[in-house]
Amino acid sequence: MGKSPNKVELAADCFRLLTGFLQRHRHRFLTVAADHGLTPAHLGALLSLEPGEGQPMRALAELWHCDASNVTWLVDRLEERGLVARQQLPTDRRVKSVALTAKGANLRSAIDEELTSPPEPMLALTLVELAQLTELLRKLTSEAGPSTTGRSNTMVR
Amino acid sequence: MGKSPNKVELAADCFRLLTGFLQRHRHRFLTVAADHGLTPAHLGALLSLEPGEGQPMRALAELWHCDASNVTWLVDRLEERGLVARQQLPTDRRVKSVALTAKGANLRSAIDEELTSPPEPMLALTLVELAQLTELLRKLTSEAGPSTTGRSNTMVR
DNA sequence: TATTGTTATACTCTATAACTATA
DNA sequence: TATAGTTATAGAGTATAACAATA
Repeated sequence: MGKSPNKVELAADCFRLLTGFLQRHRHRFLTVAADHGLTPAHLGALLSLEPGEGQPMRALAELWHCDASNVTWLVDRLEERGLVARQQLPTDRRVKSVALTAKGANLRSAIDEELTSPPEPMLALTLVELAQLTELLRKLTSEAGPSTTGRSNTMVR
Repeated sequence: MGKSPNKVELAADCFRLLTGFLQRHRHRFLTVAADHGLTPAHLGALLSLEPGEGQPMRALAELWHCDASNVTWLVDRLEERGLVARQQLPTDRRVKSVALTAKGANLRSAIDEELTSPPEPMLALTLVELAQLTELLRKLTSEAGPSTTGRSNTMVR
């Protein structure tokens, strides 16, 4: 038991690998955004919207960690392209609810699929290795849920 | 062997976990940058400089994937804070070599440590799990090298 | 009076183009 | 003539502040 690497060191190493991996795959997000004529922020916004649910602008500002005025701009442009729609709330006529249109939902799911298609080296792993890795990552993210449920979106902004 | 999940699905799932995890840790980079009064680009620049080596501005433009005029701005501000220094090359008086100062190298390594200190859930894994995860990620990143060598920096921009 | 969303405006970061000095 | 770096300027994206409508 001379100089076995301590846990913190090992974890740091591991974490470096993890961030390095992301680094190399981050351009996917930017490329895909550009391909669809969206800024990174607009794509992030699109991906963050769950189909079917409307959200007040105010809530979106919080969700997107940006200013309300910026939400106006973001939503404006998505609405121009028919991807989302504003709707005034009957209960409180100040607030506007923003929801995906059918077109928006389609584009969203198409892009999501595009973004989650796993990179080459990942497919080079064996099934057992993949299962192992998945299990470990699940522990890492303390995501208790079952297989395909954890719908953490792919936004990488 | 009824409906065993196919590899692509499993990999997609795994990839989602990966990006999700990193998503959640990306703010570290931004927070740390802000804490030190640096823009993300400035921090990325700082971290990308190896202590001791000077680099021509031109090379930095390529390294940082940005325009030469932007390099001027980036370096200007780092130099104002005494983190890097320009030095004219004797052999070709057009080119200026940019290198970390002692102060810059110190800050760089301090921040690097700050950024690579692994997040809580990672430390919650057992040593065996950590080793497993590291091994799998290494395969994923096809990094053949030994243990602590792969000095892929922590920049997450 | 407080709150939601918008508009007007300014600031930050990046790029393009014109320029200076070396080669 | 070509190249390294800088300066002047414009653009994209974001925020701050003042505003209108509703509560």
